[in-house]
Amino acid sequence: MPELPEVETIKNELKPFLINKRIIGVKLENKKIIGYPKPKDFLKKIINKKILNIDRKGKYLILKLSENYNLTFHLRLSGRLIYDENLEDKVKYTRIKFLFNKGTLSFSEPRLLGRVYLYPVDELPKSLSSLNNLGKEPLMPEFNFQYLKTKIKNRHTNIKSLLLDQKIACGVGNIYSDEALFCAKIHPKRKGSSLKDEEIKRLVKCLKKIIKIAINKKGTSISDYLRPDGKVGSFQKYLKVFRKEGERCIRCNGKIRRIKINNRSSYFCPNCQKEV
DNA sequence: ACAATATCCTGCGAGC
DNA sequence: TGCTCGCAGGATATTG
Repeated sequence: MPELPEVETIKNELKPFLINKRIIGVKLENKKIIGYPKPKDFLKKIINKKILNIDRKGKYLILKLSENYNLTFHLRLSGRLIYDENLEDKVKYTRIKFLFNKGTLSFSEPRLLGRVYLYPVDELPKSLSSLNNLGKEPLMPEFNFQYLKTKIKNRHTNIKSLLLDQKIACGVGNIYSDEALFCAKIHPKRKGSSLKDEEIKRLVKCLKKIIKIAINKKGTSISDYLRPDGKVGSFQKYLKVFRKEGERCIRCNGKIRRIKINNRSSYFCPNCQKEV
């Protein structure tokens, strides 16, 4: 599932191919993929816009277009953006395809939960209002002990869910929250308010460390994620707990467990990460 | 404001 | 081989 390191990789690797390309055509295969505006308007307004730059905000990828428009993608669980310099029609589950003078960009999304949005930069659609309410990203200097403590100290919810909250740890998803909690030796079910200062400090450090390495390794290709050229990332080689139920903990040889927290899988070592 | 739960969506792997 | 069943999970809506 694409989280911050995956979307960052996609941004970095698409950039050299997309900058200054003009969108001369669009092939819409499934209307559901368009989050805003209505498909008809989307197709009309996108034509002849030029890609000037690419940004990332949390898990959102934002193409800065000419005439002050943004083309924003969210890949959700299984979305992929594949760039092809030739014009071959080989990307499976392509829901929308952008055509340039040379090359194409395919938005593939088997589960159809991902979305693409087109809007003037100063007219953010309601369906994207969350873009204005994102918290700090782990790699920002402002993401420090004080910041995280303020966000979680009065929260009765478990720390795993708090880490997945984009208003708290923007860009973090299921993989990196589990890995960070393991690194910091914190049980995923611990209440936010129960964390000691030292634990919050460790968690901040671990999040920064893991996200940084994951970006260097070009993301985690464990389920659907691929880079824009179709290659895999390599952080899956460095996972310590995620999707390792029943395997041995590298720190204490304990048996890694999987539990459900708010209906999502959470992997941890019961011996290193105590609940009390 | 917070917390817990339901919903979206379809491919895929497990089990028989 | 072919069928059914339930899982995967980010963000948002809904309910309490």
